[in-house]
Amino acid sequence: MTDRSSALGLSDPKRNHFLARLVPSDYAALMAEAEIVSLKFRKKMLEQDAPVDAVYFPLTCMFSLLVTIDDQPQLELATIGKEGVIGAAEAMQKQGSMGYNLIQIPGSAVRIDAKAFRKLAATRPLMSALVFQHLLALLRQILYGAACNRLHSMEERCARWMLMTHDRAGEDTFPLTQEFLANMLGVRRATVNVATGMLKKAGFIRYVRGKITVTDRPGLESASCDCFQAMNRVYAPLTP
Amino acid sequence: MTDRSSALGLSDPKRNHFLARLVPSDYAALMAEAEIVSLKFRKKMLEQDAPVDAVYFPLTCMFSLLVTIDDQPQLELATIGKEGVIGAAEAMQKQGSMGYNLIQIPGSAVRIDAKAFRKLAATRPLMSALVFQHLLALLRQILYGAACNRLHSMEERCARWMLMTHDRAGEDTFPLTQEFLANMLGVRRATVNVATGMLKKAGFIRYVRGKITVTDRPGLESASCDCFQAMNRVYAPLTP
DNA sequence: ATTCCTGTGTCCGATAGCGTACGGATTCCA
DNA sequence: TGGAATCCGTACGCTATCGGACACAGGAAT
Repeated sequence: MTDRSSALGLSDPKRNHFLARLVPSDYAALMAEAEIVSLKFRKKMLEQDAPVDAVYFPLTCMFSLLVTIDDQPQLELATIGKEGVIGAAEAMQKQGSMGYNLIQIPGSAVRIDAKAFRKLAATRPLMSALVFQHLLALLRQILYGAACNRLHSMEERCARWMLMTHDRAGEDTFPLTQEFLANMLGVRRATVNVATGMLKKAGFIRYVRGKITVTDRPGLESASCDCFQAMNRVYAPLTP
Repeated sequence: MTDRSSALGLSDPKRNHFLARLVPSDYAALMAEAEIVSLKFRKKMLEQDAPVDAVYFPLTCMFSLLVTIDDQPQLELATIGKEGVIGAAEAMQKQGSMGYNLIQIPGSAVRIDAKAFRKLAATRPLMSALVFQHLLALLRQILYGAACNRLHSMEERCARWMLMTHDRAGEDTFPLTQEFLANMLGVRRATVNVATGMLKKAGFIRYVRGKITVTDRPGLESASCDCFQAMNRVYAPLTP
């Protein structure tokens, strides 16, 4: 797929839209205390309500934000890739994690200690305003997603999820099992199987043993609901 | 029901938890430009994405935040009463409304012009920090609610909704039709009818023609899922 | 008093998703 | 090279909810 920001090196911090929008002095101050880390597939980054010890700015990886309910993480409510940031709001307020975070697509991210980030943001109004804007965008994304989860069909939601992940993966093939997708969507694997089977039969996707390939992006978009577009639009004003 | 804050007069602005937590100088500055308004039952306050012209701090009324999807407001994702604020985040960022807002329980609120509020908050870090905290609390509330909507039974969700409204209403009887509740929960009226019928038969509630009465609060709590408690806890740190 | 409107109770067939379970295929690893 | 683990396809009966519809009752309006 074409991705304009891939003109930037894969480990250029400015790939991340939050970092790219910082003014030079704030950017320099933040990067002076940050490091680039590599995050492994399905790594649990944070339990729900656990203390947030670091803030992450994804470069090539993607986070999932899940909610733990009835004692297990059962439903994904947002995905965050290079357009966003993880843990910034909680770090600023010294709060526990809003949800259960895990790595959906492995890759790199900029990491900064939560306390260091809090100190930086406290004296830099532009930086804290940006955190605020990202929080608002996340909230909007969650609103749309929640409504979609409640009101749309399994096939539409499967397609939407794959499209969102496709965008963030930057490649047509990425890791995904039915079991996993079922957890994300809050349904059983058998239910996911039916939906993905339809998308496969329609020729929009291929998959074998935990690897899925998007073969017909426009087709997949036609199978998805409008929520996909709506959720993308949320981050448009935050694009550098 | 007992409500400690009813020791305050019904139109005392400090009934609202946001206003109650402002430092005196910020409070005075805000109130100098605000007015107390009375909001009618089921009044549409804002369409989704519409410009936010005012910020409201509920005193005795309750707002519902709905999401408009497939061209009609179909699902409630949060309720906001005297513990919160409506439109503050959007006003600060000059953004459109996150959702469709309507008055679920009629009553009074403090109203301030959005532009005036933005100016105040811009120079008062404690006030803008409070907006930030409330936004985070709202987000947490929405996370739990979204998971509940997806994963729990109709009866549990009905009970949860009634409990939340009961708390904010301050009285055991409040207006509610099945049709309306169905819209809030994103299901058909017939489905709601079954669930409320169970709660009625169990003796937890009574209702006739748009008026519902909670007759056994502990019973209703036992019929609800834990999400009710979880959602309440979110606002605990923001209680004055 | 009659009519109309709104709110409630209910019923039907249809369907999506549940819970569970089993078998087959591929990959990993000892 | 053989076993274990993982992943996918599918099948069964079951339940919740859908979509649509109709009847009835209380209140309001005329």
